[in-house]
Amino acid sequence: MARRLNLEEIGRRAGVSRSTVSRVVNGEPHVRSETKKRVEAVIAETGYRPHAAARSLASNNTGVIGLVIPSAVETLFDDPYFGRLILGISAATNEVDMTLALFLFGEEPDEGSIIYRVVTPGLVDGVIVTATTRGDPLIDHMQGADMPFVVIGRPDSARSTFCVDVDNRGGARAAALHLAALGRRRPALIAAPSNTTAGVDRRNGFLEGLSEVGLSVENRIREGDWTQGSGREAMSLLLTERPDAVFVASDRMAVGALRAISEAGLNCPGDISVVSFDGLVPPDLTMPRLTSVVQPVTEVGKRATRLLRSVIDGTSTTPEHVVFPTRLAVRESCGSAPPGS
Amino acid sequence: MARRLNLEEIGRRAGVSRSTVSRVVNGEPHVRSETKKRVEAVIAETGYRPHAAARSLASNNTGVIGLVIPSAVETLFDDPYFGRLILGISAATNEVDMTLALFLFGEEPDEGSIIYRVVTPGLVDGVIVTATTRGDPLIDHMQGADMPFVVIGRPDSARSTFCVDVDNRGGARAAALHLAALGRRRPALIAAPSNTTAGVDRRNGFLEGLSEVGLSVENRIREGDWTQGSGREAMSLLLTERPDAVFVASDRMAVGALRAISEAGLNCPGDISVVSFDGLVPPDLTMPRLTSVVQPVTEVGKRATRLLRSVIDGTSTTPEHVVFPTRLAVRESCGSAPPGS
DNA sequence: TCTATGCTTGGGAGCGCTCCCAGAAAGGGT
DNA sequence: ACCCTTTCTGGGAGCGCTCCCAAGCATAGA
Repeated sequence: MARRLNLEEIGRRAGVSRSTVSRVVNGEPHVRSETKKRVEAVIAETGYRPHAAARSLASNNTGVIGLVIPSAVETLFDDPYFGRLILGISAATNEVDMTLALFLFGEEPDEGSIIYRVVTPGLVDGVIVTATTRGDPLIDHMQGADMPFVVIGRPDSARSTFCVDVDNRGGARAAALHLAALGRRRPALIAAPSNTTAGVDRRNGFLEGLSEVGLSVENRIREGDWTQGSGREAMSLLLTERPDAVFVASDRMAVGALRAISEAGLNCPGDISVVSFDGLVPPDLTMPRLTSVVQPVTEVGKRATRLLRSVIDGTSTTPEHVVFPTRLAVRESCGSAPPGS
Repeated sequence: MARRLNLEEIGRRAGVSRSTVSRVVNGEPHVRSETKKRVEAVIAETGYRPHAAARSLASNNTGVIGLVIPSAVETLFDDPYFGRLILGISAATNEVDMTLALFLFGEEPDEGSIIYRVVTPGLVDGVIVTATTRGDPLIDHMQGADMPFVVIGRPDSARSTFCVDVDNRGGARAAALHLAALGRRRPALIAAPSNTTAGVDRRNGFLEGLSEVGLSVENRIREGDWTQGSGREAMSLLLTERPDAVFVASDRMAVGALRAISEAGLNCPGDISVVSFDGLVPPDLTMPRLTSVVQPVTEVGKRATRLLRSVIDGTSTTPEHVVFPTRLAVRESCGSAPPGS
């Protein structure tokens, strides 16, 4: 009675075979349109849905892609970054009717278990790895496994991977040039952790930009840990050096820096110009609104997904590095906002 | 040569049968410890991992649970809420070695495709639905499908579902009592959308609390749409009514409200006490720091996951409503912060 | 020594699907 | 009428696993 709905059963009810139903379900050709109609009617009426696992087993693909977000998740999720990334990836997977599986590594010391889960055959067709810390063993693990993957960010070691990154260096350089053009002469830097490639790239880009115009941070440099608190602390330490501008390597740290500036009784942008990186914090959240280097996170997610797809189905075979440009969004915190922006 | 690693192959190499290997892999008893060692050695050396799809097909469970976040995602992801929720759910799934699949509904009008994907047999063992809008058809769809599910929030219609919610009403009531205790006599309300049960509950809870102490909002009430911008607009409109306190139904709207207050040249908490709901915005982000009703989002996620597990394996059969208490975190924005908080 | 009991082990069946080949049916030209 | 091509349809085989039953093999008690 309550026999499970399967191809055979649908076929029985429509008076055709398993194979024919399969062809109809998959939109394959070579089915007489009359037959097709009959089968579709039965499917609609029964609410039949093909069994995903059976399909995966037989066809050797799952229609699922994994997103791996390793370590330090607790803190990272306060950042809109991952939300936006997930949004982009999800939009792209929805487009092609795939499903997104999320692998968040907790604090457990043995990343072992979850790493292995990621590369379990028959679970996902491929994974997107967000590995921005340098020397992350995860990348090596993935290289060893027989699982297509794409990295978001720039892995330091592996040149033989597909990856999608943003132009951290170029964006930071643009920030330097902008501050210089505003006439600032004592720039400071609140850098992101130097164990991340993004942190390194932003730092180098900024320093590079400065040196192009004959400026330098001298000892006006501190390293934060992405958090707002670290930005605040770094800024208050830097204030003793009397900088007239600061480039903060992330929005969140910049929010902290603004706070430190205001607590010190100084004015931004009057006394100090602030430029940040990310463009993820809603501008209206801060006062003054932050000038920042905007990175297209959602786009990165979409692109990574499409790239992974092409790796999975063999369209892309030679490692490829996609780099998205960044864009300086000028607002009030740098002191040069055009009236209507 | 490059034959696929499977139970049979591992068995061949270890000199045992498929079944024995299966028992070892699954930690089942009745395997001689010597045999077990030999098999484990082969597994370790080959890096064998069982094929997830095959396993699912044979055992009829997938080890994957789905999280469904419907509609309006674009805006919602600026909110830390979903990040925290995902964190909690992910922590709980990791604990029991399950995988989390994410279903984000985009803006496409035909939610059809993705709704159907969610209930595809053999994809996930069950789903957690975050459906807070009233009359959401998704709940009905789920009821019709043969798929275990748990709702986060309070669905208005369905009484016959498992759900996990927070005490929105009680929290809002506490906010009202607190403001009254501070001597405020002209309270205002910036409510959350009335097409969400959380919005309704918070509104009712606040009004209930006020009436208990003989106060009322009169016409000092506006409805926002969860966004910061809407909070700002609502607040600036309310200011013409000269309220001396306001309860804002979400952190994000409260941030907007603070901005409106400061833009009007008024002082918080001096002129107006502000209490918000959520406790998700890092306190240091705002000035003054927000007093808010804190909801344990991560806990809700964990609990929902565990509840779903018990529904899946049949431990829980009768619909159950779990309600988490909320807690008023007093900071400066209400004007009564204890010195050391 | 023989049988009862329990622990091990092997292999058949089957999960629901896809892939592929072969056979049936339907056309199209001579 | 014929044959040949093309379109359609059915069913075998197999994906890698779990579940279950039966057989092997000890050990122990009679």
